[in-house]
Order: sequence, then C-alpha cells, then structure tokens
Amino acid sequence: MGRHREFDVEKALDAALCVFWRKGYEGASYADLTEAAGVERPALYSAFGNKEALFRKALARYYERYVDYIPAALQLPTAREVAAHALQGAIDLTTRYPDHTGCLAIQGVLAGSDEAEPVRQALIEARAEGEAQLRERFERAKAEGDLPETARPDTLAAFLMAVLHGMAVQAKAGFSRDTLEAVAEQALATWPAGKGEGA
Amino acid sequence: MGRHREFDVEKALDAALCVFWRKGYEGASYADLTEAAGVERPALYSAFGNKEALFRKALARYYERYVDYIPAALQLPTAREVAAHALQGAIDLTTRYPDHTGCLAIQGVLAGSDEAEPVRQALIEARAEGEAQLRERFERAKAEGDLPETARPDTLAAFLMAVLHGMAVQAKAGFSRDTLEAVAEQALATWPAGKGEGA
DNA sequence: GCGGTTTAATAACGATCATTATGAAATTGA
DNA sequence: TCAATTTCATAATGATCGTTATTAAACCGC
Repeated sequence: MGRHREFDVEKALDAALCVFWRKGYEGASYADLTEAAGVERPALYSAFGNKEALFRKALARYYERYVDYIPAALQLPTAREVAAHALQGAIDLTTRYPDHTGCLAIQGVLAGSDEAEPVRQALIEARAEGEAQLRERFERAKAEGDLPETARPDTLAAFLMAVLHGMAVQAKAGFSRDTLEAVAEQALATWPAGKGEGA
Repeated sequence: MGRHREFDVEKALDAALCVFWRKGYEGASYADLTEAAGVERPALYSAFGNKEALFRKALARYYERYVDYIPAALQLPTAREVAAHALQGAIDLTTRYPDHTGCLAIQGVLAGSDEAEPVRQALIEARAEGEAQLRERFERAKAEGDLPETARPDTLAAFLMAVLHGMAVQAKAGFSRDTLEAVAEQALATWPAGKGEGA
C-alpha cells in the first residue's frame, strides 16, 4: 500500500559513503549528500534518519565492504603474514580511488566541533575493536610458537595500527603506492621471528 | 595616537591555538575562539585577519613552540638518536595536555569541507617539509657511515613520519604514554645499524 | 473510481556560520 | 580643550547548517 520508492536506497548509501570518505563527517553537508545521491532532502531523511544515522550506516558498510582485508588477514597462518596482508590491504584501499584517498574511518577521529563528539567516539570504538582483533590474533600466534615468548601481542597490535593510521594520513597527503609499500616493508623489517622462521 | 589595545595579542593567539588544537580548523567556530581569547569578534579580526589567517599564525606558533623537538632531534649525532628523539618528542607533545591530545598539525589534514582546502594544503606542505628535513638528515647519516649503504633515507623518513602520525591518531584515541612508548620502541627495533653500532 | 497510505518536491524552519557596519569610548598631538 | 585616530562593544549582515511542515503525486485494496 502506498506509493513506491523511486530511488535505490543502496545506491544512495553508496553515494553518501563516498562523500563522507572524501570530506569526513562534518565536512560533508546534507546538500553534498543529497546531490551525490540524486535524492531530495526529505527522501534521505525518511530512508536513513538524520545525518548521524546516515553516517553510521555508511561506516558499517565501509567496514564490511572495504575493510574486509582485516578479517581476511586474521585467518592467515602466521603473525607476519597477518601483518603483511593488513598493510598491503590498507595501501590498496587508501590509494585505489584517486578521488577519495585515505581511510573513511580515520577521517573523523581527530577533531571536530562538540556536536560531532558521538560520531568521533564511534570511530574510536571501531578503531579499538580492530586493534583488539589483531592483539588476540597475535596472542594466539604466540601460543602457537609463531611469535617468540618475548613478543608482546598488545604492542605489536598497537604498532601495526599506528603504521596503518600513519599510512592513511600519508595517503591523504598524496603519497604514491610505491612509497607506502616501502613504508610497509620497513615496518615489517622489525617483525619478531617465531620458531622455524629465519631471523 | 589613538586608543590603546586592551587585550594581550600573544595571549589571544595562545588561546586560539589551544582551541584549534582541540577542535581542528573547521571544528573551531569563531564563537569558540573569541570566548577562549576573552575578546570580542571585531578585535580578533583586526588583530589577526580572518579565521584562516588566524589559523596560519597559530600553526606557525605551534611549530616553533611545540614541535621544537624536530630541529633538536636533527642535530643529534646518529640517525637512530634522531629517530628516537623525534618519537619521544611526539609522545610527550601528544599526551602532555589532557584537554588537547594529538597533534594540531595533523588534525586538519584528513578531511573537511571544500572551503577548508587551502588550510588542508598548508598542513600537507608543512608535513612534507618535516619529512624532507628528516630525509636530508638521513642522507647525511648515510654519507657519514651512520646508516648502512643499503639504507634508503627517503623510506626511513616516510616510515618515521608514518609512525609519528599514527601515534598522533592513537593519542587522540586516548592511548597512554606507556603504550605509545612501546610502539616507538617497536618502531626503533627495525632501525638499520651503521658502522660501529651493534645489530 | 475511491479512500487510505506512502513517497516526492517545494519551501520554509530556527540556529549557527564567518564577517563586518556602526557608533561610543579612549588616547594622542595641537 | 579640540580634532584626529584607534579600539571598543553591540548588533546586524547574508549564507549555510541540519531538519521538517506542507502539499501534490503515485500506488494499493476495495
């Protein structure tokens, strides 16, 4: 019963995702979002709720559709491969699209007006969850002898995340893929070796 | 001739600097700035120009007053000491003040509305200049035998900057000083050794 | 075709944005 | 003391912010 929706909700969400990716949460105005989605303002509100709700839906889609290299990395056999795959995945993601470089999930973490604080907290939590998954994976690796007894899984996870974040900043500053790959290689140079791995 | 200025321009700039540090360029409103400075709007305009000019002056002060650990690091005798001092300086800076963590110069790099593009470019250039200084220092270190022949100064500079940026993000996410120091230690673990330095 | 219901489009809402016009207060030189 | 000049505080500018009334159009079951 009632009139049918004339626009594709999925496409509208994709369009909003791209705008948020380029401009961040606060930098993206509702005018930007509706223009990119090709949809009038009230239609976006009825489909997604307000701007914050739209951003949260876009963020969820971003993680499941673009940050899928993290869960993929977690399943690799060794801690070193996990780290290498995560680094490579981040490089791909942050340099693949010339018109929206960097990482959507990092754009809004750093600063903003007071009213954006809930969104910033959500981004911080999402970041922490990714780090926790890496830490747990490295704890397992340590238990399996894949990392030495002296290794500290929490430090390795924090270090890896720091490099990932730093590369996201550099991607936004226009770094080439080659440069980022050299950075990743340098980051991996320190990786502690487990039993059966060369030094 | 004429009436005397009743507020301290230096103090007003310091106050604006702190606001920008907490909220970034776009997140800081002129109302925030005038309130922090204890000065009415037209007074700030007459003293500094518009918001962008005020931010640029605050940024310059930030570098000369708070990022002084970079020029200090550059004068240390070995490349490893340069890197270690830069990392420690960044940790101090990004965690020293509980009410404005992270790095002012990174807050605005990532994203924002179109009208903030000139500011973002200025931040990107400042970032690039810091990296260039590190690269030149590491080239000298290589020439002095302080870094091995296989070392790549550009990669080391990019890597070090990536870790610095990543730690700035993590500081904004509430990381403790201890955690960041563990990250820095891990980053230094990959550092190539020069002649006369143990492996 | 007709009520009931959902969406679409236009236009407006109050709030806040950065910026500035205006006129009173204060200081200097004459 | 008076004219010139600079800063002060109040208040207003037009623009844009996110969010909604409001009304017309399209669909369903009857």
